[in-house]
Amino acid sequence: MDASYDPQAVESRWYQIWEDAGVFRPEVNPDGEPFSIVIPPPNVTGVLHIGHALNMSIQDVIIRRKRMQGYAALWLPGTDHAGIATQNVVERELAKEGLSRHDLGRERFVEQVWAWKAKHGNRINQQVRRLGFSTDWSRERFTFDKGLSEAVGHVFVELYNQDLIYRGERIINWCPRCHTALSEIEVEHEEEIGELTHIRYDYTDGTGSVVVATTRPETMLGDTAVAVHPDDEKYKDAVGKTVTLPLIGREIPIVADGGVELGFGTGAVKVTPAHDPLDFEISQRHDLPAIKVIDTEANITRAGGEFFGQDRFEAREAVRHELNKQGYIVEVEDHHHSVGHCSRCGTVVEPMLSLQWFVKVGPLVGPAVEPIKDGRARYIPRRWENNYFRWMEDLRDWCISRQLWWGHRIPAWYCDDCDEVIVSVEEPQACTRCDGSSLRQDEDVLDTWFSSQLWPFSTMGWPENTPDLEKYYPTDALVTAYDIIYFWVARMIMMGIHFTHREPFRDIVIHGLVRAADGRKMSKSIGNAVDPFDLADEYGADALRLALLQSAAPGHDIPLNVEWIDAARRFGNKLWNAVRFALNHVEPGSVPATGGYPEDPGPIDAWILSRLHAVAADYDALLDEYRFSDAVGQLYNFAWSETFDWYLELAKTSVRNPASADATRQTLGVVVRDLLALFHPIIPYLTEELWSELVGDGLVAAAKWPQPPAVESAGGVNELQALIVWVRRFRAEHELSPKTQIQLLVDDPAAIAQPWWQEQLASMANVAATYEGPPAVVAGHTRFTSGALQAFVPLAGLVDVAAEKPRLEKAIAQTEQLLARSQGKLGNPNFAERAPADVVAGERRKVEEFNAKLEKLRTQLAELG
RNA sequence: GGGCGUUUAGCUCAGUUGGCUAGAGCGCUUCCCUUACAAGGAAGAGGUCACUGGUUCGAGUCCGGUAACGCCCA
Repeated sequence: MDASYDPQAVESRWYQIWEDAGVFRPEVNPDGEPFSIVIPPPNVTGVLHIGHALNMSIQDVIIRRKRMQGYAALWLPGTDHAGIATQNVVERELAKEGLSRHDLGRERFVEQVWAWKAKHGNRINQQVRRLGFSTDWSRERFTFDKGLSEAVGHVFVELYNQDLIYRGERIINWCPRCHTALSEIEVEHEEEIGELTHIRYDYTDGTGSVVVATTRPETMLGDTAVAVHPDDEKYKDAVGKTVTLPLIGREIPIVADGGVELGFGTGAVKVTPAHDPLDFEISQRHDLPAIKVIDTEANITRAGGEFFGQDRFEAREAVRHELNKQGYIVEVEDHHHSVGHCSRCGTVVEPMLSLQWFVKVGPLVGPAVEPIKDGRARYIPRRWENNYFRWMEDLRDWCISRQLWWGHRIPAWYCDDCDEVIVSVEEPQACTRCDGSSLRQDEDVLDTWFSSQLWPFSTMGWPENTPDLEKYYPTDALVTAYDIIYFWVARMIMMGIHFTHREPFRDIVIHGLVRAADGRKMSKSIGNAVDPFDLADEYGADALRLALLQSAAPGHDIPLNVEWIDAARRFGNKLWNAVRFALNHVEPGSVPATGGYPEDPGPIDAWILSRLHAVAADYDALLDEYRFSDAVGQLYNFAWSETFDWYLELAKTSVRNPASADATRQTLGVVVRDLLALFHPIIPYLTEELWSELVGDGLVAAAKWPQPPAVESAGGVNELQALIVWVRRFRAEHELSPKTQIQLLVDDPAAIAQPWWQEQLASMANVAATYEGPPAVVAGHTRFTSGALQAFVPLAGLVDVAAEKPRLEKAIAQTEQLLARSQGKLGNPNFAERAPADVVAGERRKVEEFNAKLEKLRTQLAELG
């Protein structure tokens, strides 16, 4: 083995071996209980970003551990066809050649996207492999592959037949750049400073006027009414009158409607039914016409008269200019308002009346809330449940049709002869009503999330009752960032319950977003995005994974610090060298893959084994609770601060002594081996490499999860450690060279100190210890005390006696403070009465301990003279 | 406007049934190239846990309020 660890060399070789061995298939544990996770499918044309790395690292920890625990553990991978995103990517490529999708036509364009997918879709899979994620590639799925598309068709038809999908004219959000309708949650609202323009509309009868205010003056071209609140005294007489719409000259009524916000602005609002959701509702109640004045290109329609053909923003200025010229503008004021943007391309969306397909969500909500309410499924952390409930409560119907070419075509056909709508999985040959044969399929495709929402069961073969569906559905855990709870998680629950009558997963593990080091969101445009593969190349995939998991406190965002990744890499080097050390003392390949704990461990061996047992148990408990950062922290500190810093050092002496060597060698082997196994889900590559060096039997990826036995530690090690630390500190504070041997006279009436300490003290602290009781003359010594145990150091020739004084004074002051605190507690009569007995007893013990210590320290100080 | 989150060492963050002499990584100081590792070891400095009021024998931890920052929804 090399003296240092080279991540690149280690990480290039194992994935293929794992795959060839089939260890990522649940079939490696044919008799195991099933445990399953489906991956949140990344966009097929995308690249993995650091958020994916976190998301998948968490899943890999879960699944690798379950696999090692003997479960038939399935982690199902795949990708999402990502309608708009993918279409945009391919369109951009075409644009480089000066082409638009319309130049190709639908069929050739879709072929082009498939070609793109074939070429680039594999990139994601390579990236998943690069980071070592243990997905079962034999079960890989794509939201647009045959089986999943059939599931989509099936679901659409079922929902349609159940009246849960309908087609209707509603106000939708239109993206003029993507040329498609969007759902509510695909619109991002941003606060912007705009101008609120107050416009005067004169009564047609010339008796006065009403003033309305708008941030979008161009929409006035499509006004078909003015509305006021029915309780608004100011407009009591105005209701029923008409006004003449400026510029257009249309006579439109003033109506009273409860939807108008009382006391906002002037109290009168213009009503543009074709371009505002609230106005549309008002128009429905008053039977008002809807006039479209903005088209799908965001240009003014012919209904806009002289403004026809102008872009909406140009028209905004032009309309205002014209209104001003004609004297209709009363006032223009600055105004903060939120403007919707397309979440895919950032273009300002246009609310627009449009004929689209919708999912009626009302009847689906209740059943989807129940499993969370009654605990059949849970969010981790729990607080996300409230967000989920609140969001579900005021969920509006979901616009699912998209005017794109890349996606599942809506399975609806229109009969040219009789206007019948035929919704069917299979393409109908003739009209079901008039038998006409002139049928046109709906041009639109479905929202990507319509297929994603079926992912937990469609990937397993649903609606067929396949063996996989039978065995692995419902899944056990879903791991995702909080930003797609609404897009994805909520809908999977709705559809899962509706179609399979089961909640699609039990534990919904919500993690945070990875942020840039400055705490801001990572984004390409800000230029602070970090590519996980650059990090993997520089520090290793293992280091990246370890760093992410160390930081992954439940549900919290993670600012990415390169220092952490570097520290994680250094940990890798430390582990590497710990194994090198172990291999100096145990034969390569001689450590069994499981078991092999010593029958008769020595004191240091029993100590580390007892710690290993305790830490492994804690680690397991924390992982069961999905507390990754706590779990990893435990193991990391045990490995470094206890095993490497103490046990390995103590072992150096122990293996030199024939009486203890065998047990220590054996212990060393199994402790390091168990560390490798316990760390394997976190840092799979390095542990596999080291396993091959140390164990040489099979793969750690397929090894048994360690269950170190409970070993009783006879004691003595902690006291020895305290003594060593005390000596080291004494040495450091007096600036004594490590080469200066220190004499130690041990006084041990309770027989705590053991013979083997002598060698350890010599090795760990360059101490020559004798066990012959306290010195005849105590003066001129300083001493260590721990309970009845005392150790004296003669100061003569070592340090100036006076120089030891400040040390003692400092120790006295500290102890006095602690004593005062404990006495304060005990001095409170309520404390003794009300605090639990063990807490009180503990406090009494402390007081005794501090008193004893103080007494000795004071004696010492006096002895120094 | 409503909801949620955050505020702990110089920096970035842990701290889940209230018992803490408050931890980690990085940074800093001193010493050490000791035969696993200088990508290391040893020792150390550094915190009135945002502020405020309360509950409690006891609060970083629970409750109320304030402030700053962030996110989501309208």
